[in-house]
Amino acid sequence: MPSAVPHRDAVLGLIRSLGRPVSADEIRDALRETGIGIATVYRIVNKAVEEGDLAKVELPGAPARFEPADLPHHHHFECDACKRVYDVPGCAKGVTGLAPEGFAVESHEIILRGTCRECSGVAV
Amino acid sequence: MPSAVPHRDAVLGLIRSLGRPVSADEIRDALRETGIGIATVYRIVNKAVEEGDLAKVELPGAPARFEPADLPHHHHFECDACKRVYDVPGCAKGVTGLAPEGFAVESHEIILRGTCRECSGVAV
DNA sequence: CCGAGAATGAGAATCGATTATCATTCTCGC
DNA sequence: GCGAGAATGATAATCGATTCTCATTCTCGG
Repeated sequence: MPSAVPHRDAVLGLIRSLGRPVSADEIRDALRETGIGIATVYRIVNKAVEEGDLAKVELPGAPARFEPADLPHHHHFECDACKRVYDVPGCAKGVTGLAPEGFAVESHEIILRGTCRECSGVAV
Repeated sequence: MPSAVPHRDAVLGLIRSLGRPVSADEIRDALRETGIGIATVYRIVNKAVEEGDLAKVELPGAPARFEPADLPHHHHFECDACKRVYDVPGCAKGVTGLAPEGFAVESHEIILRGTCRECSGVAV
């Protein structure tokens, strides 16, 4: 076990390799064999967010997810079946133009919901 | 005080008159003088949601809000300053087209954030 | 090999939102 | 005016997510 901070590397590596925002629970489960505790997962991702390495993705009614902070502008897709969240590249035109007169839009978020590719192909 | 269910009417009336999604706390505060309790507010809005009279609006990191269920398709604006949530009419084109191949989009949500009209006009 | 300081894990504690409990109050038909 | 049943409010309980605590373990320079 080389690395100076093995858990941190394992967590950030996992997040980068999955290519979608993952929750603390998902991280803990994926690294189950290392015996990592949920407190450590939170410690690592919180610090990484502070340091600008990770971005926190919050969706209604779901635990926070984490993804690399250097991704280009994108949005999210939440699967109704498996509850996983995926990145969707790009953005819709005219989004910020929707706001009524007098409202200053500083950021926006688009959340798509439905069935992901994996769940679509699987019979019940 | 006529009505058979005064609190229900007061709550639904308030929601309709404000024209924006309101949380249980906001409802209780607005109806403070009637002495309504938070439990009653939740009982009323939950039943109204079940009965199809209200829709629940959930935004990340905020308590659920409620608005009339019969509004046309629209989205929401959350003010960073006052935390109030407003309806924004209309929708952006091409939203559902963002999803990658194989993902079936069944609904979507757009959340704008920034400063609302009221907060924009007010100095710190 | 040794000790200081950082990191860890298990579980308790906390937090905000929501729901359950239960004694009291109110409504209405009679 | 009376009683059954619904509604209410205060508060305790719950829930899931997250953070805190603390004893233990690990890392490393010396």
